[in-house]
Amino acid sequence: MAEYKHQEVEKKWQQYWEEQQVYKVKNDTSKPKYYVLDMFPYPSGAGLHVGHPLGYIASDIVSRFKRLKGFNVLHPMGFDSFGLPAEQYAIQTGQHPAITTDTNIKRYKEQLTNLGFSYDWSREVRTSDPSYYKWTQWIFKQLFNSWYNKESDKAEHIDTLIAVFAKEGNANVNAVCDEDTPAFSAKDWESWPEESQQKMLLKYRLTFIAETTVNWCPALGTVLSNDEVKDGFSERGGHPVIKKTMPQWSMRITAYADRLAADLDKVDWPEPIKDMQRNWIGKSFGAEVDFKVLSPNPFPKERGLSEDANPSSKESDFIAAWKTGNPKMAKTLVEYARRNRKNPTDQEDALWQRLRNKQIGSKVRRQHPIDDFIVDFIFLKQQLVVEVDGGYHDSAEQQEFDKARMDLLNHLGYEVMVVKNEDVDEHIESVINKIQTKIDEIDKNSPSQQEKGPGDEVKITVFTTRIDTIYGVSFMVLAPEAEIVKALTTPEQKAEVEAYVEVAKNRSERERMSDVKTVSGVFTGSYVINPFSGKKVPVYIADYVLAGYGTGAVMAVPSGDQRDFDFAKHFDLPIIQIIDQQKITDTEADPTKEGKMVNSGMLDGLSPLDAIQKANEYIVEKGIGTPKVNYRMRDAIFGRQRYWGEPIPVYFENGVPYLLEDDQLPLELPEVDKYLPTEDGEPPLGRADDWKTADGAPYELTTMPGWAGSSWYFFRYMDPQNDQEFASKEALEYWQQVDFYIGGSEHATGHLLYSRFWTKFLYDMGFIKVDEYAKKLVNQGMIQGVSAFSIGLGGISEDGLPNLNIPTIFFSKNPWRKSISDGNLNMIIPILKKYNPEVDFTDVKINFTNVLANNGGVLRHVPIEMVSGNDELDIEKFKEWRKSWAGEYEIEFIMEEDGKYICQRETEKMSKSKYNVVNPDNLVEKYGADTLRMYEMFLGPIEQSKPWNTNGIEGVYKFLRKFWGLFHDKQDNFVVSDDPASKDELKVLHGLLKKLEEDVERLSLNTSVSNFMIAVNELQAMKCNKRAILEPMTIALAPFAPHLAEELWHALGNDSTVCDADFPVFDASHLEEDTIEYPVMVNGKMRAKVQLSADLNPKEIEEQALAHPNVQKWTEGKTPKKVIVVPKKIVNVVV
RNA sequence: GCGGAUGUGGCGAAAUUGGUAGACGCACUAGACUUAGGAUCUAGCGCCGCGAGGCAUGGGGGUUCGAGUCCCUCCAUCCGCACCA
Repeated sequence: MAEYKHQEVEKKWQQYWEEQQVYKVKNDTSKPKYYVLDMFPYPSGAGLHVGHPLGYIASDIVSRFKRLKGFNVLHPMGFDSFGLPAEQYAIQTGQHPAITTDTNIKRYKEQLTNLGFSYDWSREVRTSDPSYYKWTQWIFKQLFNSWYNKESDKAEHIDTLIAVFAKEGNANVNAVCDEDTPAFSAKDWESWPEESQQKMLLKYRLTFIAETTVNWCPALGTVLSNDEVKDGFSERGGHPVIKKTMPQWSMRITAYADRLAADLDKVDWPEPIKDMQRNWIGKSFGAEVDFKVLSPNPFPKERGLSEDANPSSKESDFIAAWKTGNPKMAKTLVEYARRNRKNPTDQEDALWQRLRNKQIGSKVRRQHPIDDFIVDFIFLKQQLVVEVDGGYHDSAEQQEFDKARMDLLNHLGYEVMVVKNEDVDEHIESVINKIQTKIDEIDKNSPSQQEKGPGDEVKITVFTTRIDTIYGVSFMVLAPEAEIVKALTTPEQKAEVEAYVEVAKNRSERERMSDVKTVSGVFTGSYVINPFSGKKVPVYIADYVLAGYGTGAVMAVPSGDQRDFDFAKHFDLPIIQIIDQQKITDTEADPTKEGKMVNSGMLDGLSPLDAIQKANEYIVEKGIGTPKVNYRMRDAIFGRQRYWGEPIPVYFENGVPYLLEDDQLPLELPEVDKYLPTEDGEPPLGRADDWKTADGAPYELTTMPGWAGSSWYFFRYMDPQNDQEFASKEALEYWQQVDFYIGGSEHATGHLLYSRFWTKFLYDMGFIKVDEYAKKLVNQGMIQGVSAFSIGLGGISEDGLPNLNIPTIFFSKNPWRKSISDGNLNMIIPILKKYNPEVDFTDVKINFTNVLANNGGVLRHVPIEMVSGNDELDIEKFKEWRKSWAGEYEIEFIMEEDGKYICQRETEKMSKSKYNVVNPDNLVEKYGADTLRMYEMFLGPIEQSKPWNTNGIEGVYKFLRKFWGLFHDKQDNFVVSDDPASKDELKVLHGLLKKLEEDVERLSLNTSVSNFMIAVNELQAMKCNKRAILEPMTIALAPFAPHLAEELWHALGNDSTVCDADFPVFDASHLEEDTIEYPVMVNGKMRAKVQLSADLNPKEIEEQALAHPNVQKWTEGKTPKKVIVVPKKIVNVVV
């Protein structure tokens, strides 16, 4: 057999490709373009394992195939080189992450090159390269400078918003913005100082900084976005994650929720990915409905000042006007208020001067009566009281009085802030700031824009998707975190509620999740009125209601919702059937939408769907609610308290963020002494000296998350060296978007969603022409590792406990099983005796299960390279390894009957620590890159996950050698004939071409490989060595086995690379058959085969088929009831 | 709980629109050539049965002349989301 020397051949052509720059891509407009993209890897220290190239091989085949078909193919590669592992490594070793990253990239490139990929390395991008992240920062700037206009349904420059504000305030602005955005007029806008204006704009910008509840990972010292948290643990590293409120950079991805969901219809992506994204966005249609709060004032009027004997009407009116004071005490209150105003303390006066006239954007009153009291300052709209603590509140009596007063105020719905005199004297700025923050926070949490005093009705708004079931409401549940809870809680319930809220706050995500089954909650003591039925229903708090979804309040309908049902059962609340077809059991609610409404007042008799419509009309008409679309998706947290990421191009002045100018970009990562947080808990960038502008304004300390750089890299490849734009107009115009994208499905709700978001944004702003970046997406499956285990007992003494005087005994698979099942010691006693000749082991019993449990870790991973395909362990290598690794030198084995040691196997993720990583380098060396490429494709459908198994690789290797053999004689001389090809040979070639085109088109690359094998087997049988057949086949094989094809291509006398050949044209005429073999079925079972001429008509086919002896036999001579003839396919005879 | 995917020989898998189930490869068996074989070639290889033949695509049911493929139902495994009102 001819010999194909893959090592020589592959090196030779890899060198040639590099020298000739065969894979360099021009932005050439004469050819049609085709853009093939792999998800770029994070260059980890472990290098590539055989699972990584699966997708790369597939995309390389597609790229090369398209190139042969005459396309100008862009097939780039780069590195997502910012990320946690390099930083963790840096923390441990002090090694700069850039150095680690660089080393790893070198290794990756080498491995990729060895596999013969056709990447244009001149277009390589690295997200951690300043010339790249300059443009990531630039895009950040664009987002900061934009707002989302719901009217035009796209992002617009912030200047257009400022213009509107200056002209007419925000009354007519329909934008995606913070929930707490207050209404203001043009006059307000103009009167505000710069900082206030900037703060207002932050509520609209697409990237913004705001007080947010975040996923905080203490172990990593950073926040994480929702997609980086899995089951309450960080995706990277698996550390616990808790909820925490802190100011954070965020991206307003929710602005695009609707378009991100809708445009999934435009792309050819796997349905599971689309479903995951839809699910993540979580659009639901429903309604918000207001429930009025019924809350009798439970406080007896016995404290504070005494009631007036005779209030004058003037004073009463004055008090009544504010709706806050007790009218019966009008005279006294007014008197006190006046007196206090005339004689303010220095501190009160100082504060008043800073707060009056809406200086902090909200109106304030001083010395204001509330019930029986006078408070120092009050923001009526926010119901925030500010008390200046004068220092005379020290006596026990006074303290009790203060507490009662605080309770009353709280109960009436006021929040009280106490300010110390010293604070006002010493740092009034920070006091003002605190008040401002509080006001902003309250504004955010109460969407209502009207001024409302406690005299106004207090209401709770709920979100529901089943407003039809509103007559079935028997209680209401609030999230424990809801602001209004404090105000609703009656004194009797106060202790219980506070305890519950406290517990809820401190529970980690993980605890909360693992405890889904337990029903818990507390009654607040308050009631609300069902706006439809007028019924009074109790208000509870419970942690099954999430503060972050909808309004954080739920109208509970136990008959239709299982959680409400469980809650009702637990607290013995009524369960009201509201649909006639509802089947409610002792343990289950029925959420059906089938049937007619019952017990539902005005909705009775309607179907639930009609009832929803009618109820929606009703709430709008009555002004008690509005239909509403809700999304599950939240804005994406964008800052990370880490070092190894893109710096955010922002500096601060007076606490307000400002962007750096374009010519200041890139803002490069500073050097730091350590990659840890500072002593005050600030991010690592806080360690950098001079991390501020030339004017001394401090830069932002957090960096961008991993997904920032990967959200737009596919555009950079189009024009990677451009330092004027992220990519030129021409390049963007020519390459448009990715035609074929391949990568893992694990990025479904991360990278794949964020990229779509940024693409849509760049589209809105006119920078690009497409609003989806990848036309077609394919998910390659994961290749798992198959781990091998040895089972060792680490020295067992006579009582079954570990004894270090005795060597570790390793059990082969079957003896171990047997030992466990019968507790049989026979096998180890000889060994034990060998080391302890004086001990008599006859009566010793060992419970193997106990030994396993007590002597944990006896099941040990064995490096898979020491284990053969039939699970047999190489004892010598193993001993050596154990010795170097564990320092053991006494090892005993208990073997199978045939003297072999057989390992246990298990499929797991490939990882270094499991010793199950299969390195492609070894396989490339042994079999060649072409073999590995084709074998990986041959394993099965590309999108399927499967455990790696090297066993079949010989088959593919054999195939390549057979193909080589067609060109060579026994002495390995190149012998190709120029004789014309025979009909049969042409049939083989064109049969292959046809299948190849179909298979590559639908990415069925495993069957492509099969088809090559079939063709080569047939040609070998024909002893075909004709150029007319072999040359086209060489071209067709080039995408799969580029090295071998290149070698043969040149041997055939061609000078240029096979990559520039034309793909052979398929000619159907070679496949036409004169005769067709018809399978003949009798009653659906195959009974005979008939060779028939291809041009017979159905009638003739039927006659011929029936005449066949086997058919005669099976029909037993009866006349067939029916004969089905499918021309060119099959005949079926029914008897 | 919700959503999705998958289930075919000893193993990886084919069967694109309903038309000969198991292509191709691995492993295995026998043989040939060989000093040798972890090279190469030939033949065999779903299960039961000596055979004729029967049974077989997770289980059960249905539609059809004909079902791995379509419909219903149940089971198992994997993935994603998970108190989303």
